[in-house]
Amino acid sequence: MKESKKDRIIDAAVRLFHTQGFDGTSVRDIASKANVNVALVSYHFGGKKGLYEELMTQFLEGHLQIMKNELEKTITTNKELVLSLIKSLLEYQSKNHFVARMVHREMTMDSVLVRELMSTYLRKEKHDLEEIIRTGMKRGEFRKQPLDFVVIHLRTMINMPFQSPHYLSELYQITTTEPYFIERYMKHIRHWVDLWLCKNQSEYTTTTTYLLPRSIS
Amino acid sequence: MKESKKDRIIDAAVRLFHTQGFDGTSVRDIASKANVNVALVSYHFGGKKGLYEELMTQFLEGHLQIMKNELEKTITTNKELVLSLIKSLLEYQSKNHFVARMVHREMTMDSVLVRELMSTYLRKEKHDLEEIIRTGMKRGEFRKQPLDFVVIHLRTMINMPFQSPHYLSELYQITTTEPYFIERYMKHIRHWVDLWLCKNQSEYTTTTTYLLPRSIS
Amino acid sequence: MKESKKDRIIDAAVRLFHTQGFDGTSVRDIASKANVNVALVSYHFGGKKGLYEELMTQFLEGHLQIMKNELEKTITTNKELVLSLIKSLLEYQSKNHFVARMVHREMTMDSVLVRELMSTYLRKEKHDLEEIIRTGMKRGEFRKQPLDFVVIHLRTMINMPFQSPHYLSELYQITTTEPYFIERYMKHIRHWVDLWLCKNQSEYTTTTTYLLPRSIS
Amino acid sequence: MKESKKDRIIDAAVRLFHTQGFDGTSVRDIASKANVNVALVSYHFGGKKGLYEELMTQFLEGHLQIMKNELEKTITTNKELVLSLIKSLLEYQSKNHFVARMVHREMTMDSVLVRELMSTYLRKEKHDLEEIIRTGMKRGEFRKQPLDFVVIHLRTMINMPFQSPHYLSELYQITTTEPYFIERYMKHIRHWVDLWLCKNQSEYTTTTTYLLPRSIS
DNA sequence: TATGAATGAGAGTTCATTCAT
DNA sequence: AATGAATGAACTCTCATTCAT
Repeated sequence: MKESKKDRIIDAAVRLFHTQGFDGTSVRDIASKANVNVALVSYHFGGKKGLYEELMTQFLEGHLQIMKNELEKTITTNKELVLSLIKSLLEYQSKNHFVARMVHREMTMDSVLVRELMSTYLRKEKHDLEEIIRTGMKRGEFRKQPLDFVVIHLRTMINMPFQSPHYLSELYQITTTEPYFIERYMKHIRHWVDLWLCKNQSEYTTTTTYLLPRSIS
Repeated sequence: MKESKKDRIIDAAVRLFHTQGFDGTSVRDIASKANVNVALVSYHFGGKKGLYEELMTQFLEGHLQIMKNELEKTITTNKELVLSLIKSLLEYQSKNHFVARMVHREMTMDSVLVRELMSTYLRKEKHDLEEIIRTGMKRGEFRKQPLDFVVIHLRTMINMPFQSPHYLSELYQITTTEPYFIERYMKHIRHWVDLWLCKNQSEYTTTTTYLLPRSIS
Repeated sequence: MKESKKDRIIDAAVRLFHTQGFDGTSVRDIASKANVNVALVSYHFGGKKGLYEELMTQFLEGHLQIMKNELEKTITTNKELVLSLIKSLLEYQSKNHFVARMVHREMTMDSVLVRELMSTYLRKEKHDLEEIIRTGMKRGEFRKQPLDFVVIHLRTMINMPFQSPHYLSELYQITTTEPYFIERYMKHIRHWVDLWLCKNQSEYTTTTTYLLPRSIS
Repeated sequence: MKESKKDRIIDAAVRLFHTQGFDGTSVRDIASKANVNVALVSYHFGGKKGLYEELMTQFLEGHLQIMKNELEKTITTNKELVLSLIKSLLEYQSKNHFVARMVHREMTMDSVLVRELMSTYLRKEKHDLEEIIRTGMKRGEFRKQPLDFVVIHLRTMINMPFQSPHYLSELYQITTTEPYFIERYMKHIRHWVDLWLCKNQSEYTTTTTYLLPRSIS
């Protein structure tokens, strides 16, 4: 069975929004890339804005769902919980990296939509992250630190690869979509969690200054 | 002496680009906010795009200049150098936070302009950052770690407040422009440098979980 | 059935281009004369230039078609062929005199478009005209003369009424569109062909110095 | 002494108007080609239109002056008069071929300016031409023919090279400005005058079918 | 005489959306 | 569900001209 026209629109839109932004993408661009009639966008999604918002909310709902699933796991330590959560969120964003990038960029705008999404989705995310950290501190697993910057730092670590993928690929030839990227990045994350969140001393087991040989040249 | 019309255009443009993005801002918006004739934008800057690029390159050149100045300082340790550099870059971005945000957002786009700016400015920045870290490692000041992710992490720490200012203000009521923000953030940075870059153990002196009382509520 | 909006645009454009030239005619002029929305010009013709070129090529293709039809006729003498060809081309231009004038004027410009049309259409026309004249000379029907200027002269005779219609109407009250104009002009042409192309001596049968009495005043 | 700025403007304008037409040429084009300030056009000529009209009237006044001079010559025959007149007008147009072309094209427009120039200059020209022909007919030098088309034909012969120079150069490699063009064209004209205007039989002395060997290929 | 800044008008084109089919 | 035609609004940019200097 062929992909439905509605899906074709979504695929085209995701790619174009991700590359050129919302205002930089025209409905005709989308329609012609999806090889469908222009009017179909309005028909199926109630307009360009509706399509855009649908993409955003779908992504953010999936994001929250991931967090919910992780939090419901029975886990031994909060450190394990954090690491598992980070990994899952990285994988989710990697799988939907076009939309991820689109969402991260949109979140830097000052619009009604953004404020709504902030309240609806990111407030919940923030709450969950705080809860994990706070509990870890109480249990003595995590170092006592000001909660706000810790959460922000944590969130930054999770999103960074998808917020600046162009920087990574252009200057370091790191593509966030290649199979082993998450594995590599998790190594860095694990180290960071050990040193920064927890009280433990930890060292990289490898002695190379670059993880990837080719980047050395 | 009154502000020239050219400057008025720049001021208006910075604010509008920062809020709505390039494509979301019309030349008429800028002209009417600056209270000048629409045609003046084309006259002085050769069009909307020319104005935009001028803002970007001016900012990035200032950015590189800051780095150059810092690197020429005679400093005792590389740790001091890194901290001083971070502080200066934070102050620079804070002073030009509208443009900073604009630049960071643009850098997530896939455009010819971005690739040019990457090669021209960010490559230089990357080179300098790598040099500092590498030297610090050689001297035994910094922990041996893969260079690529360390630099990226460092850069992320420097830019984060201006890359996601909306998140900070909306969810944590942290405004990056308030007088004491840099001081607060530098506390976090210093701690991070101690633990993460250097081998030292270091603890926050305060025991509060939030730096800012009002954020607790 | 009413005239389609596309056709209304064409009609309006032909009249306006003919009167004011390409650059002197605005898309809004055309649209308002055709009583359609401005955007329709871009929609149907891909812009003002596209509309213009379509008009030109349509006319020139018709022109070539006329010549092709004439050349395929079985004719007794080359003189008959020339006369029949001239008459058909005059009638074609008379029927499309607005476009004809537009094309003749455009052909005096130095543009890429003109050079393309020259190579594509006029080169073919030139070849056919040369062929007719050359064959007539070989057969002894036509006087031996330098081919280049003869062809140019012939072509000038065919186009003159539509290249300077304003001069004719303003100074001689001759309108190229009135029913009997071609008949009158062909009388002149026939005489010219006899004397100039062929070796025959020929006299006007009429003794009046003006063909049209009213022009005498 | 260097060329004055006013003259530089005229030179630039002539070239640009000739190439792109009035509406296709902007004041900024002219100013930048002449390497002067834009405002100078308005200052010296009272605007673009004023400059244009000055060029036109200057040319047409020179044209009339040529005719006046020729008519005042004491000449033996009207045939000699016609030939001398044609030659002088060809030389005048050749010397000012940019303006000539500009004027011929403008004369195909429907504008107030054109109607004014028609009444002012071309009416006089028409009158003179008619006078010459009519007198020649009375004297029995010229064949009796309808006066209107004869004058129109004569005028067409005089202007043709400058009305369709692009056709000549593009398809026949004939440049109207090359030194011997007028000589060559006058040969054609003389033949035409003999056969067409006068009653004489006349043959080309040369037997080549092309005047210019290179055009044969 | 000459200029750079500035302007209002209008240029061509693209926009997202609507509607009859 | 899908489409081509059509629209009004808005877009960026260029236009010829003016004006203070």
